[in-house]
Amino acid sequence: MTDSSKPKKPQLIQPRTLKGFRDYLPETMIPREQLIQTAREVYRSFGFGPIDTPTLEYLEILTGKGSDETDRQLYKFQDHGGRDVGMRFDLTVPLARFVAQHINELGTPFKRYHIAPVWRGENTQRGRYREFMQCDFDTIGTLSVAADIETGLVINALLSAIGFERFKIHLNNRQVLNGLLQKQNLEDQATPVLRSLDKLAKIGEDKVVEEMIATAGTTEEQARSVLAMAALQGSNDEILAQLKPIVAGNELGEEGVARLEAILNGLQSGGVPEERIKLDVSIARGLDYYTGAIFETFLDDLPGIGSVCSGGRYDNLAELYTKRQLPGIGASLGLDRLLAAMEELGMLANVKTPADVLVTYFDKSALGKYLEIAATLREAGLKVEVYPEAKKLGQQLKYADARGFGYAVIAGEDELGRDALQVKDLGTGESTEYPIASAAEALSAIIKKADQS
RNA sequence: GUGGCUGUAGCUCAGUUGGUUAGAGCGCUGGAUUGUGGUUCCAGAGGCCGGGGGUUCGAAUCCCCUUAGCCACCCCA
Repeated sequence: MTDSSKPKKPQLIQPRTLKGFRDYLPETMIPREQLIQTAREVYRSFGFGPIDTPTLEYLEILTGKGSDETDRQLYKFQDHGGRDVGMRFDLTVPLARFVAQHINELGTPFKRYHIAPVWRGENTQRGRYREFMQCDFDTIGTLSVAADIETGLVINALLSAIGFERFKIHLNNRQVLNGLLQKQNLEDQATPVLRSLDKLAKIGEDKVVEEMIATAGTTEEQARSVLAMAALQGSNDEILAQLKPIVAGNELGEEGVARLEAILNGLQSGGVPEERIKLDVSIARGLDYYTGAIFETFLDDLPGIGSVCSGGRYDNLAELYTKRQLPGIGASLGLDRLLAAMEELGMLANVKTPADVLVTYFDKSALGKYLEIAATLREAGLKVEVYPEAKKLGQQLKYADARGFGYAVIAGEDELGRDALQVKDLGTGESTEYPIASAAEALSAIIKKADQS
């Protein structure tokens, strides 16, 4: 064989996605959109309003605080006008800029939710991508404990609406931690101390002590006293009772404990079952900017997946952009984690179509009739697909089955001849014949009933 | 960013001490006497063995580089 006899293959471009970026097929997108829709409805039911901000911000907005870590993870470049820009890496920094810019139009308290993708150029790991969705809700401009309570209520409502019953919202207050640190004269080393403390569950007590001594320069005694508090066990009331003497004499700590008590009472009044709330003095969250209440939420059936909804209170959201003091509190739903959990717990139906009903294209000469039937069904609120080819009925049903349709409408010459159609329940295999005129009503009643159960 | 493991069909994986035309299951497409899916049977399509370089008469197999994924660390505003 000579080279010249070979037909030249056209040079194909390998279809691929960037590292850390994903395509979503309908079967993953359907539960994803559903989850987002649920979150949206819950946020709205508490009066949070939707906002959006640009993907790109001036680099200086994003790097404001400017740690090396930020720099490493940030996607940044120069736009065509030579401006230094970056892609948002979370929704909190854009929110800070947003409220600083618009607070006079918005007024306080300002409650918003923001569901949007963010980008971080960090190394990928399971469940960690370079492009991912955040679902934040925050209340800006009030210090009231009512806002702290509401954050817990929203978390409870969110998880309930998604379909979870067994979960625990872990609650803590940075004021308590900071109060203790003040008593121990460790307030200047708060960040490294808390960062170490946050690893307690992961690396164990002795390692944490070691790390505190090494990175925060504490004495062993100081480290042990911090840990002793974090190790408090018992019911929420018992922990509160134990905390009181520990922070006694320190204003910040006392206030923190009082606030925790108020939050617990408020959550109870708001209807959160007691077993879903757990006072957990050990959670600190590695984040510097939290100053008050802290929330983390774990699924009882899948604790290993980590917190699926976390947040807390911060003193001054927008200090980099405005002189106005804007305290706030909020939390963020871990969309990807939740979906992974739901998948693992078998909570997701394996469906590749959003439609309820497939109208089969059976009698080749009756396309108009099928389109008419489909239109009527849609008018009754159903999601309906008409099969586009007059293939064998068996193949069309196979298609309907593979995609996860619940029902198929079958109408050949016989049925159409008597102005009827057959509705086949693809779950049970049973068929029922209805007059065309009343089929829409009957089907939508059936589907509504099936959705509820 | 550091270290370890892995890349063979759309997916999950076989593939002998290096040896002819690289296989299976699932999935996909079509068929099994003209109106009924999920089970079964038959057939078909689909692979530069992740990419590049090297060793060799000969490489999916051995070596180097690169890229992607997984795991751990770091970090997580």
